[in-house]
Amino acid sequence: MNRLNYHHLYYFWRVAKQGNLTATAEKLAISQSALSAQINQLEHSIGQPLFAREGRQLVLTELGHTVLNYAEDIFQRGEELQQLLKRGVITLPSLRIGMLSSMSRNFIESFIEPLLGDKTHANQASFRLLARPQPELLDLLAQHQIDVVLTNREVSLSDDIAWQSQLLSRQALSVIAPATRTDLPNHIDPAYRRQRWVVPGSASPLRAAFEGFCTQHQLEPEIIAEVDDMAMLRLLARDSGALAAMPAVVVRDELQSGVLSKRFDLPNAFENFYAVTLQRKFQHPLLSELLQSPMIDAIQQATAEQQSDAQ
Amino acid sequence: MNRLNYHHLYYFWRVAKQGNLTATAEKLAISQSALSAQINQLEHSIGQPLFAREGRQLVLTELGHTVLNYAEDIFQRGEELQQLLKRGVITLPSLRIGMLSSMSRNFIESFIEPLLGDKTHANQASFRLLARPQPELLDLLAQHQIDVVLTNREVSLSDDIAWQSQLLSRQALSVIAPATRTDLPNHIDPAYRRQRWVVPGSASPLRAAFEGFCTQHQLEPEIIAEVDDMAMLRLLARDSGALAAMPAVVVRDELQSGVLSKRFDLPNAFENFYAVTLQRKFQHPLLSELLQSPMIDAIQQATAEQQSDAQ
DNA sequence: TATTTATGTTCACTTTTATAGAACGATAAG
DNA sequence: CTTATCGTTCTATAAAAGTGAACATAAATA
Repeated sequence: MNRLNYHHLYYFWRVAKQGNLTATAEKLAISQSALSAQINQLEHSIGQPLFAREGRQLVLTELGHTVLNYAEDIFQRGEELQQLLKRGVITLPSLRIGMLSSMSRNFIESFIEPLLGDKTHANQASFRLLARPQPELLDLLAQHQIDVVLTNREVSLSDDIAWQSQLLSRQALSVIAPATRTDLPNHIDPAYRRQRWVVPGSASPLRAAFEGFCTQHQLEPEIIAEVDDMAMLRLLARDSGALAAMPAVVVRDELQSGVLSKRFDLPNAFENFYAVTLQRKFQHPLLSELLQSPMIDAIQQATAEQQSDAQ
Repeated sequence: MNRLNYHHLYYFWRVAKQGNLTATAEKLAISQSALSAQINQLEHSIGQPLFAREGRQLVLTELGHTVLNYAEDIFQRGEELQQLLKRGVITLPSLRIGMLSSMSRNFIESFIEPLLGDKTHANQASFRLLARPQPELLDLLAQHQIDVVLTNREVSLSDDIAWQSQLLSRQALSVIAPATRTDLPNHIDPAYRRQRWVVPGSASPLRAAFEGFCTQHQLEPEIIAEVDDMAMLRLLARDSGALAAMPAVVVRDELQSGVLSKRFDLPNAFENFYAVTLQRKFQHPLLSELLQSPMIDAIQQATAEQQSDAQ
């Protein structure tokens, strides 16, 4: 390798991001043959393949992933420079947040809260929110299409991608009831024996915790709905008249307004909230801010206390 | 501007760093005419000059400085990538620290202390220390030849370069005497009236503070040496038998070993220590670490207390 | 299974871009 | 006033990037 050819690296960046040569060639307004040749030259000068040719697909090798990470830093900064040269001011690209569709909207809101209030950033940056299933989110993250994934499901360690998973918060699983139900005390009681419930879907660890609780206290719940999506669960808790097992944050507003009330927490049942990012040197500045925000610290501290309380 | 040509930008980077076209052309092993043409193309595509042609000299315009900052981020990261591709591991480039020749070596040492002890970085990065006069240091900084300047002289705000100056510490100006001088008490006293002194050079604000103190208490010091360099001052304080006015940190070791002893601090006389950097988005990771290190926080906290004590 | 479509590679050829070298201009140094 | 230094400009040439058709192969579809 004589010297890194940034022209080639740029093409590699575009292709790796898109994951497809033909479409990238079209975007770049050059022929796919030219693009193919340039990328071959890059690989040749490096001496190792960046893409594995699997069928008619180009998939990044491990080295390819590494190089892509560098290319991201290099050309994102380059794009910033171009913007500056065009417009004369630097405007941050918007922070792209991916969320699991089933997550609590209130939690998301409290996470992005610093972006909402902060007048400093108001006019220079915004954010975009995507709700998707977990595998798709991780794909998007791997392709640098989003900056962070907010999820309540642990990420399984992948073989060739370095995820970075940060625990943001642990929320206790609470028993929520309509405020009108004065027959139900704030602790476990025979009154809970036969009730109608709305509960998280059976895939969720929260559901398992709920079932364990029922067995332990010999409850015979009538499950009228099991729902994956926390926003949906919230609506049902509010409108069905049934009891609900869910993290209290989901129905924060209803608790505050007095429509619903929290009776007690289930012991040793928590929902975890994670922020998953790629291990990168230069994160989006707003993201760094969010992940270090005092709110997060507070949550984590409270979480730590909760944990030690529980022990 | 169609699209930023990274090839051109790379050449610009090299030339801007070197400050000279001919020498850069030689390093790049191309003719100066070619280099000149490429840079002209870059300027043309941007639509504004990056260099002002002053005589036969190329000096960066304000825009040039801005672009250079971006180019630094881009190509430093690129060089890292090249290194990775060559050697298979990432080794951080060494942190380049510039210090004013006249500064206290002990202060410098305590500043870089985290780099010395930390086993985490021990084998992956080192640092380089340069002692130079202030103007040269700032030049080197502007040319990205060093990462940070440690100085006790305030930087005057330049017209076209964005310095970032961080106060690291304020050290009181102390009266230091040989431990053997039992005739001198730990407070201002007629005994100090006629003594032999070694003091900072007349350019220093510390010297002015010392002179003011003498006037105020009607001292008639016999100045046997005035010295700019703190390391030299230390030696004289130790070996001349005279009294010395200097920050205590300069003779930390001698105070500890009991050769010298500190008598009292001069009121409202401080030496300030600054870390001067360029306003850059991506600093050297080790530098960020140093500037945020708990030691610095401690110093600044102590400094704040000192200040409020003094008021 | 045969056929079509989508995708990447290879090759011969053309266009664009980068470079060398000589001539030129301007400026600082002696 | 002369000379050495440094950047610019110009033309010819070399190097590179790009095109388009032919080819290979794997999915998708009939």
